[in-house]
Amino acid sequence: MRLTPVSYVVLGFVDFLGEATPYQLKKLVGESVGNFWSFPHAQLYTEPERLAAAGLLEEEREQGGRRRKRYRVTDAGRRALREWTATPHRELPELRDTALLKLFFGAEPAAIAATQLEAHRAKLAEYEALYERIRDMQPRGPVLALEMGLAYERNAIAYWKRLAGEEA
Amino acid sequence: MRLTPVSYVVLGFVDFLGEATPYQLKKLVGESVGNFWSFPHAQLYTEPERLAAAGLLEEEREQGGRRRKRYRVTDAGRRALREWTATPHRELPELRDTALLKLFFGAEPAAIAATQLEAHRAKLAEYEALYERIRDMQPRGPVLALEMGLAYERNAIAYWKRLAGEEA
DNA sequence: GTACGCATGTAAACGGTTACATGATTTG
DNA sequence: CAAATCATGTAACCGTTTACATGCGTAC
Repeated sequence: MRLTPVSYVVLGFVDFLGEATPYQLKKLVGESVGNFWSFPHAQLYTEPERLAAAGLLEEEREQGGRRRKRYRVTDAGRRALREWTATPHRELPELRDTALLKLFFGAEPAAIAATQLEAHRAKLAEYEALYERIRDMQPRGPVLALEMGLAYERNAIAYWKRLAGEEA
Repeated sequence: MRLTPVSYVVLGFVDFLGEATPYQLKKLVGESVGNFWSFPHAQLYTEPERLAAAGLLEEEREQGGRRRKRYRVTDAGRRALREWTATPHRELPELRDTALLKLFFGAEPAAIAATQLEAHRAKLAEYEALYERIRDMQPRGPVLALEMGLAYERNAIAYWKRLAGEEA
């Protein structure tokens, strides 16, 4: 089985929590990584299963009550995670921005820009608020990632602002 | 059938070319939109088929020789495309940057930054060269999209440079 | 004329998404 | 205690990707 980015998100969070149910993962993902890499909750049920089948997670099913599934990382899982983070990454991300595609194919710039600008501004505000809350947090990874988010949003805003024809 | 961004890329390019074979699409995509939204060539064979089934493209098969498939946009297709570009877009793109994920999950910043920096710089150089060639082109859509690419790369470079510990 | 690379296409596997379903809590 | 919402899970579909396969030019 091939490990995907989603695999590492799950692996990373289960490792971070020590022990986790899919729902805990869902919540945690939602308020963190989900901002720049989201996926539906169903995947947080299927992915741990795949990882368990591969021996990277250990699955334990609650008896009685909700019969929740509870996962923890195996040694092999921890090794896989460490190896992944330790490997430098040469590939570049793609933009995959549908608004940009529309622009590419002839959409009226000002029209696209207006709504995008609004949406990006809202996102930036959200990030700024979040940043205030976590800026001194340990570990630093999430904070650094959020800093990219901030920079990205500011850049996007500057871009769309220009296309929207707003004054500087 | 649901139309995906890929659908519109195909629709848009077939419309632009008037008439196109999958291979022409592949080439065109590769040097343009492929920079920020790529997909394997196989999809440029299956997607036109889907669109033809939906009545948005017209398929014509060459007799003799390579028996190429040749597509052109139908009126319904053109309508769908216009409608799509004319609809403002509220959704935000996600970053989906694997390097950033690694950082999030504890990778050593300087290590990740070094290779990312190099890769982003190469990409920027490529964009700059491309920009020189097309900056005055009509239609403007591709040029505008490329300008976002330039801004995005410059922003990424600034970010990774800081993490790499390089001097300003 | 043979080798290599460009051109062209199909099939199968798999991940990701959508949809469906229902049990447990909380709140009014 | 009813209604709404949170929590939990499975199944099926479908787009994307990977892999396989082969024909056609062109250059040495």
